[in-house]
Amino acid sequence: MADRLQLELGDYLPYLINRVGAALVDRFVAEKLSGAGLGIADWRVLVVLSTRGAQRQVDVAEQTSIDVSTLSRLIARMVRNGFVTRERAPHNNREVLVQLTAKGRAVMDRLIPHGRQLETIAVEGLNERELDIVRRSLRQMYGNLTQRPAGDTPQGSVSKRSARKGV
Amino acid sequence: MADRLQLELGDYLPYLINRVGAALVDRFVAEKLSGAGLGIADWRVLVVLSTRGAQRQVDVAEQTSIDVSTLSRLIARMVRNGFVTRERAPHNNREVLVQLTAKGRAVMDRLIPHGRQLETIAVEGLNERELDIVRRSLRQMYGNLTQRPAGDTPQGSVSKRSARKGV
DNA sequence: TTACAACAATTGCAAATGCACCTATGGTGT
DNA sequence: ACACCATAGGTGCATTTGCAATTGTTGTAA
Repeated sequence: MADRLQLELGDYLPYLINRVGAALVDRFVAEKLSGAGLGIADWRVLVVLSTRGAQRQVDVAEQTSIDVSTLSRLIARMVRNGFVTRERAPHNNREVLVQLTAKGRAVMDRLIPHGRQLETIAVEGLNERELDIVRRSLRQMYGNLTQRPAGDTPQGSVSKRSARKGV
Repeated sequence: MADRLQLELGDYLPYLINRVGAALVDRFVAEKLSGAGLGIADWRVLVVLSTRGAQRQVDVAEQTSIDVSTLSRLIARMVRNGFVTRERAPHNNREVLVQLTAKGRAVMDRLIPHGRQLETIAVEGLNERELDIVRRSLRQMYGNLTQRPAGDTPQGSVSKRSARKGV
């Protein structure tokens, strides 16, 4: 009888994270991406490519939590729209490397400062020490959550499995 | 020339939040919800109802970041499956009050402890002080992000506009 | 009271999503 | 060399999604 079977939403981290994530997406889509003809998924793909360079689709999928089949079609559209290229990897004929075009790079050069600015708006009122704790805590949480629950894949391979929905 | 036009993903809060959110959803869906025949959206609706009692659909939509039209269909399915009831509000014939059935309550009594446990797993390695800062920071961020950007709706109405995608 | 605006919920419809399956290539062990 | 499994990517198809109406209701101002 100790514990009321409720969740205090204002304290429940999954809820808080979902809300902040949704608010971030809402604002960025409404204020910046729509105008550029992009969706949030496009933005995430472009960020990964612009920050980490050419990638295989499967790796982009892993880093964005977008399903590989969805991503396949998404990249096809982005190729049609001229933001990225998709070409077979040298010396490996089943992999495909996706990378930014000049146009994609240009769009990101314009959008990234806005992305930074959104973060700045979001963290207004927090000091550096708190911000640092938040960042480190989120990284730690991600690690905790992506650890094998018990005896899952006994052998090697650090991660690989992931993404069901886009949260 | 000062700023390289990139985002350090490991430090970029929107990215971190998206990743942690996705990881939380992945695990909870895979480990608990699938088995109960529920999706993440059902869970979010049930949490809101079980924590805050009977609600209008529009308010549930606001609190879950689910679009009202999507929610309308979602609730219809949940009614068919016996988790909630939907009945017109007394003295107001255009509103509908959604609330848990005994079955819905029972499912939540079983799931909520798992929801708590997931949070516990996620925050392993963080101390109370850090946890407190993370919670307060997220609440603050949500507030910062949902403030009117400038001169948006000069008159009344605190919020109302929201949710585009489900993040 | 009679218009008219705001609001809550629903529905039509096209687009997006994700699972299951398929194809093609690469790697491994015998 | 061969069979075999794992991997990367793409497709078919049913379901889900969300925007734009549409319907019905309430509130309010002339």
